[in-house]
Amino acid sequence: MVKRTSFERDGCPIARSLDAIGDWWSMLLIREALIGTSRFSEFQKRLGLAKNILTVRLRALVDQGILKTAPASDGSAYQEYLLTPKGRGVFPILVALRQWSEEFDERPEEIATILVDKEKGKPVRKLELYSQDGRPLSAGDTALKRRPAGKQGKRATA
Amino acid sequence: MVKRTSFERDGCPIARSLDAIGDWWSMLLIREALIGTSRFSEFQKRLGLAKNILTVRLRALVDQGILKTAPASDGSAYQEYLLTPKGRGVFPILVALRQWSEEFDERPEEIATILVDKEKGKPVRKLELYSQDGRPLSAGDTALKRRPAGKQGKRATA
DNA sequence: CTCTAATGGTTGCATCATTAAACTAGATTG
DNA sequence: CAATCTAGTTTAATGATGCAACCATTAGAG
Repeated sequence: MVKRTSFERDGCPIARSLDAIGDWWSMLLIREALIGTSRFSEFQKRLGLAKNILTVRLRALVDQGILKTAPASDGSAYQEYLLTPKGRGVFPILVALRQWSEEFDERPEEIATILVDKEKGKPVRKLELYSQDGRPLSAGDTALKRRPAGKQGKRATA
Repeated sequence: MVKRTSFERDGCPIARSLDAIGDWWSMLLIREALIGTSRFSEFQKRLGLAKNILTVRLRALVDQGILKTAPASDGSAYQEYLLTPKGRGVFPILVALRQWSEEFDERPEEIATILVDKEKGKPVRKLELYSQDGRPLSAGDTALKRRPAGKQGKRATA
């Protein structure tokens, strides 16, 4: 992570997410993990990143509770990296990234894969945002409200 | 030109999106732009990044068709940075990032803002993924299929 | 018309993250 | 018990990032 400007203490939840998984490799590691990749060498081969970086990233993801290490599973005495619920919770973010690419990429014909639902094998719908009473919302239909101040007196940026 | 390992030529749409907006500042700049920030100095004050970095990021976003510059609008002879449709298309990604933070952050009480729908002022629903016939899908209910080879050519806007 | 402040950048330099590659060391295979 | 696989650590070179200082333009005051 190149930055010294950490957003941990920022009140913006987007910044906080980016602080956790907003670097180039973490998202791809989680993507791989969702596909089923679980071993150090597998991640390294599939993503082609340097091993020292992979070490650091995996450890960071484990520290953050996004991945967990399991002692073994397929016979060998090595360990596996498995997604936690928090890690699986990244799925919608990845879907959103994918769909943005599908919709706006300049060369969509280069996109190699399609996300389908397993049961029917058909492409999934586009993610949509709804109000509590079920109206579809675009960016312009939303606003940011200050969180009702709880007991915390923590600082927060607008 | 953010990194040496570029994913431009990668077939994974997630990698392609990350290649375009996956750096720490771009997402936050788009977030600000969605809120209404449009001036160089405004971005700089609100995000607190160095001006040279801001220059590079804004130019990159303009080059990618995410932002566009407008000559003026509020009297002053300077330019504004406005979102294109491609830029506004990032909204669901930001919502997904926000909601991940809201759901899994270790100190959710530090989150300062809530995304509400303008009309009712109530929090929005969680983004959900649906199959074409309307069933909600989790990560495990989906699979990746190879894109139907070449013949397809370009996909239209739909 | 000059002085000054604000806006919108550009240029240089130091730092730190990233990379590839070499090296370690235990596990597994043969 | 030699070769190879796994999961790292260490190292040096590279270059992207961040900070500060420096230009250029515009606006306002006098």
